[in-house]
Amino acid sequence: MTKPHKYELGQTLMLALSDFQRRLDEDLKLRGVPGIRSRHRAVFIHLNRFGASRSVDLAAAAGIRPQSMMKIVHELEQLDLVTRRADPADSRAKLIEFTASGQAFIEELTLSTEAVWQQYADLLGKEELEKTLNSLSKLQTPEST
Amino acid sequence: MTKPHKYELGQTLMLALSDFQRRLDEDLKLRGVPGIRSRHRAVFIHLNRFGASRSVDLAAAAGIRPQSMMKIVHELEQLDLVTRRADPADSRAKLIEFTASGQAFIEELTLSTEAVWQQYADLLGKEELEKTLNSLSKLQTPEST
DNA sequence: ATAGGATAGTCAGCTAAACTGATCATATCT
DNA sequence: AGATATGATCAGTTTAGCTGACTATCCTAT
Repeated sequence: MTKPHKYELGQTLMLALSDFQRRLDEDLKLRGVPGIRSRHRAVFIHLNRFGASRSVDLAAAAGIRPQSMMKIVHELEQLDLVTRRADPADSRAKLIEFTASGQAFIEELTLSTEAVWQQYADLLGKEELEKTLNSLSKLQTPEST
Repeated sequence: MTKPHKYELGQTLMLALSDFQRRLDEDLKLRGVPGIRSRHRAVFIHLNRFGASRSVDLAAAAGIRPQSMMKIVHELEQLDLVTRRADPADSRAKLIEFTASGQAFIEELTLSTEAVWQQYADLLGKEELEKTLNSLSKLQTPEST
């Protein structure tokens, strides 16, 4: 792709994301990991980092509504990748956490993500890739929380 | 947002894109520009850069299927933002181009995109933003075309 | 202590944005 | 001329999010 114009900001972001999805799917497929829909991954990343979480927090982390997150969690539950249990600290809430097979899956996912990371590092160099991702993460509108 | 880990590559891209969409929508709304759905914008960017194009090329540029692009073009046609005419060079094909009001719209869109660009430049500095976008554009898997 | 508002989860229905598969006309290549 | 490829298009499906409404629980201020 040629150097992006200012007004192609959105285009650039959109294409970068879809390129990533394509590469990740390809690597997962290559390694024979059973497919999972892209949005489901966001849950995994957060659970992996923070452990058992309430769905409202998962939603906030993924930037979607709690209702949307609930649907995802339901699906993951049916695939036996996560379970829900009562939150001892708040009886309204439920804590979502990995099952054993969810645990195994996140490890595969992490491997594939790192593989794509490496592909990108080969294209840009490790330094530049890290800098790019770091800059992107700084763009986010600060949370109201 | 805290510094992203390697395995949060996808998350980082996803959040950056949705932040952009939110900011752009907000700016358009602020300036009273009638809404248009986010995916429609991709068409505009390409048409603006290359002029009259076949829908198959628009699809490729946006990274989606021709059938999906067709739907978008239909909608834009009904909104009187683009028209289609026969391609003199290929009687299977049709060329898509802006109407006068499409032209006016793309100008508003460009202004808003530049406004978001400026917001980002304020956060990162012009140099770093440009470098980030340039790096992102280099990640794309080379086209088979 | 209790009434009122905020928060967590959930159900239901809707919309947007992509997908696959199939058809038809025209181009292009051998 | 016949086979194959390409461009547009129709129809149906899937994915991923949304809004609105409701219940249960928690917290806070009177």
